[in-house]
Amino acid sequence: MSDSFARKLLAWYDKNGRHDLPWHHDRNPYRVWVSEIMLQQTQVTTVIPYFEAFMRRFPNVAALAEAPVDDVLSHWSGLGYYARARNLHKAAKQIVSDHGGEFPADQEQLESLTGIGRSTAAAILAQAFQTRATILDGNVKRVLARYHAVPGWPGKTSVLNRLWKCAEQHTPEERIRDYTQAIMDLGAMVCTRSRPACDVCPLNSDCEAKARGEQKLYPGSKPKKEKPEKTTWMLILEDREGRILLERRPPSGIWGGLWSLPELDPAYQPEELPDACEQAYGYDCSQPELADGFRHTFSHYHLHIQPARLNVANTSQVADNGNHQWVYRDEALTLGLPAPIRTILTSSQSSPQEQT
DNA sequence: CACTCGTGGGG
DNA sequence: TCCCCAAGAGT
Repeated sequence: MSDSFARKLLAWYDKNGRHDLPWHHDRNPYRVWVSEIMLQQTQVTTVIPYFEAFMRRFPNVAALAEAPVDDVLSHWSGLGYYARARNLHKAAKQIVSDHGGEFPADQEQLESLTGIGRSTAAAILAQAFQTRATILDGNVKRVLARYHAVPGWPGKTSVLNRLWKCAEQHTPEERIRDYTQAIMDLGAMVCTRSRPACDVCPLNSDCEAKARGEQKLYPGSKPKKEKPEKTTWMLILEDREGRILLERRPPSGIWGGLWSLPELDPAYQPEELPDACEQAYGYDCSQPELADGFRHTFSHYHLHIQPARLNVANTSQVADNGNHQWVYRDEALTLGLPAPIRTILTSSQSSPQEQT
């Protein structure tokens, strides 16, 4: 069956699509894979410089598998969702050990690799192997929800399953690589979340939402929930030379695997800082100098971060548990420090830098 | 299934 | 300032 959906889409793509993104050149499975992981929940313009630096440092699967995980994490610093970096590294080792260093050209085997799900596996198949497979990312969800007027929030399983069926029905037999790129480009450039450019859309004559004048209703919006307010203490431990003590965070959870300021258990009440600090780190901190706290909004909660500046006389007091390390302030800025922590460090300096 | 992970951009 | 959300996947 010659679905006019794919035909019209491809004709539009040939003239108007994005053909010059960094991962479009030298399109091998490794480059497609890394780009797909980086692009998960992350915008193209953010990814581009990270992708290029990552490829210079880890040009192929073997290089990635051999590298220390810290090296991988530092190249991810600032991108967010750091589990992606740990999973990427783990999967590289799996590919070397279980697949002889070559990507499997098979949906099921790809999905068995850590960090590769249904949509990413399909993207690798379509773009690197030119094998028919169906993707469903945020762009495709939006295009299809409008085209077929699929009601409901795509985060809900029933809605998601409907969209997967739509996506599979439209997937053509020919030009699968171009089609996969085309439907994402349409979502990113024409069928945008706000103010879609329906007048230049190649599918506008068949779009159900457009026919009803209800583009704004699709896709259905997420049910809103109240974000809880959390409070935590982050300690700026400083020695006489101005070095700051950083702590390696556990591999899971927020900023997993990155170096950050030591954080007190959020269960401690702010009023109890000195006691809590002494329990956690075993030294006197009865007279901390408190900097101004600030509030940072995360996806699912608000976090009130309260920094406490402490001068530490003897570094061995706190650096002996294997999870702590002294680094210079300048080095700290180049490690895996996420935005709120960078803010704390820079705001504690006399000359703010690295702020744009 | 609901929840978690992050950072930057747009309305 | 505050909200939603973006080339999703793991738990």
